[in-house]
Amino acid sequence: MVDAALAIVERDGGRALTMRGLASELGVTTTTIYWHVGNRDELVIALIEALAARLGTAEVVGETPAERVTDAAMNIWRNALAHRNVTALAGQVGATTLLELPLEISLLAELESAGLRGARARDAMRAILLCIAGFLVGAWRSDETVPEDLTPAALWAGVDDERVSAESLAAMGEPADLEALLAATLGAVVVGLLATASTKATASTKRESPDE
Amino acid sequence: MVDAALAIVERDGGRALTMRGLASELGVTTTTIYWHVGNRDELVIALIEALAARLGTAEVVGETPAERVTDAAMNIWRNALAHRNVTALAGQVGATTLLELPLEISLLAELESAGLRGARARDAMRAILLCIAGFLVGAWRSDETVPEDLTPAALWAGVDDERVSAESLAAMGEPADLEALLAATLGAVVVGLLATASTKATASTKRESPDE
DNA sequence: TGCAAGACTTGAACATCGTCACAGGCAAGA
DNA sequence: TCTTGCCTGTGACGATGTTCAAGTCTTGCA
Repeated sequence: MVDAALAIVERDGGRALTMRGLASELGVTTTTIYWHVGNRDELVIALIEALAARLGTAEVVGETPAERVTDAAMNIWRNALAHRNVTALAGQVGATTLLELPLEISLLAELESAGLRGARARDAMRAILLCIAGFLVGAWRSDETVPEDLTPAALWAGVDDERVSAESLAAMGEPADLEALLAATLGAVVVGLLATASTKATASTKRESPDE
Repeated sequence: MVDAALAIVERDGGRALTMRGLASELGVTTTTIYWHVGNRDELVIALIEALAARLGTAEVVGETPAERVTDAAMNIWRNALAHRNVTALAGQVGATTLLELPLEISLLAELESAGLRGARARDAMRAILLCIAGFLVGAWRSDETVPEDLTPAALWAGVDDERVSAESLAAMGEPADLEALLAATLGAVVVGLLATASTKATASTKRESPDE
């Protein structure tokens, strides 16, 4: 039953997961679903747990610590893209950690290998994960209900501002390769975070208590 | 009428914007709304446009180009936080650019002042905006319907893995200062992007065509 | 002033969604 | 045979977006 729900979500998206639809696909009525798995929210949670259980952790490659951290992060990105519908659904209910906890653990392990620990490792985790979340939003934005003439490309085409060059405005047309852009961005973030670990003096270290 | 809808969204969130609710708040029936502004989607778009129209562009401060770029980016962040409900609603329908186009233009202008132009300025814009989007997701995640024992903190508390230290696991409890973390992250990203502009040899420059 | 055309509003409905109370069926044990 | 526990079906409630046919009101023209 949870498998059927998972199949529906992976095929048609989380919005297509309706109790009546799932029931008719299983040849039963909605009450049966409520008897077995309860709420729709609980069904979604069970569905995410089912996918998480069957998902193995990917191997991290790379030579330098920075490379390995970046690769562990890109594993999360690739996994989210591979199961985009479930990931989007998990994001809507705030259960992304539930879905990709093993991958996040791998990332944390690589961060520790790179020399980050405690609060700094946590901050690095959060920064990397949030960057990935943002790029996922960008990757999914393409199939949203954009009202044709309000798409970013159309808006940028109508801009006439003396502060920006026409060359750059024209470039805002078609989306770039998000995967490569994310890799480059994460590389910069990781370098910055690791530098913070050694120099130990940036804007974000204000929260260090003296007993550390 | 659009103003009333905007007030509802800013007060109670985008999900509270229902046609019947807006109608009863105005003392009319739903059909009247349909006659005036049409669809619910069109109403949302009109609402976003109304807010965008009354929103002025903020001033960018900073001495070095990197500082000014980061500050222009943080302006977008601060604006999104100040109107979180409308921004979240705009994000759901894919109209964030419509809401914050002036601020994005300012960011693009600062990027050009920093030496980026054309496709590279566009990639830098996208990277920065997507990072901000991710941090916004993180900032809004707190008020989602998390099922108590499936919150990230609870999940991390149950992790027992030899690859990570207990110190780091314990640190995954309470969220860090997202504003400071974003500032640090953007700083690293901007440094990386500007370095890309000078050295001109990274992973993301593969897409340069010879006629540029 | 009378009247028609348009602007606006309304009531009632349709379809869909999550959810649940209630009544049935069906097999196993007493 | 009857009771008990598990499972299923019927039908409803309330909420949502949306639309249709009809009503009311204003406005301009003869």
